[in-house]
Amino acid sequence: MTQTLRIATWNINSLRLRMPLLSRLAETLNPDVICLQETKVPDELFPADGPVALGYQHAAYRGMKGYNGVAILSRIPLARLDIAPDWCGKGDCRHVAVTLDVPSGPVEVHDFYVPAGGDVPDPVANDKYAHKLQFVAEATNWFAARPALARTVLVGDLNIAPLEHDVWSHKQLLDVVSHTPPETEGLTAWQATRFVDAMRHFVPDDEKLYTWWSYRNKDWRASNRGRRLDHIWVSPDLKPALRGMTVLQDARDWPQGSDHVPVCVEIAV
DNA sequence: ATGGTTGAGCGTCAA
Repeated sequence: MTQTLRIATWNINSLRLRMPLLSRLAETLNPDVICLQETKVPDELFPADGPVALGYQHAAYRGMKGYNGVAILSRIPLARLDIAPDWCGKGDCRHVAVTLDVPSGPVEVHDFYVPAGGDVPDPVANDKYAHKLQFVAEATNWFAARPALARTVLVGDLNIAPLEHDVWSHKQLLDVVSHTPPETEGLTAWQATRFVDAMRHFVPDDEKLYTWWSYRNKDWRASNRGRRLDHIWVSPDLKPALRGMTVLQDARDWPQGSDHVPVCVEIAV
């Protein structure tokens, strides 16, 4: 009695502005669960009707005014899982977790929005970079301290491109926030606590793979200066259950699109 | 070294 569970993740860069694009994502990939980042909407203004009209009757979200914000929209009943700390003590709405009520048994889902980290890759000169490194370190320690995970999926905009071919030029980006050694080593250590990289399960490490292209490129497709900032990780028991993965690159050309594109994984659970 | 674009919301700040 297994089913194919489709879980998508997308930094939507304002949920209220891009509700029509959420509908397009639902039509195109037909995900059972959609994890969003940068919803930029306080909880009391969360536009719940939109997702419900698209068939996502269950939701868990944590938002604030102007910045950040995460949401998990689901066709499958869920229960909110409030076991994580307030990362870095900032109360800034960067993580929400749920347990999905899948018929074969519960599936745990974590949706993260890791701090972008500003421009200067120096934790002394740049508080945002220091916050980013601290956030990753806290998350690493927290997952490492948990018992071994089962049927768990971690997704989100982690704002770090860990591998050489997760960026358009490894050499040119070594000093650019998102690909500096302290970040890539930190993210690798976090992943190694409990997870398998589900995107790289399908695409070899030596092939370019991106999920984000800057708004500042005139022709993103021609220059193709992308980075893989968005990720899907699964607990090792789900690795044999991975059935497919899609990076919806075409979404970068959707009218008034986000600078990130959706990523979706299919898991037989 | 700089600039390039976008969103929130009305100042600029964050990305």
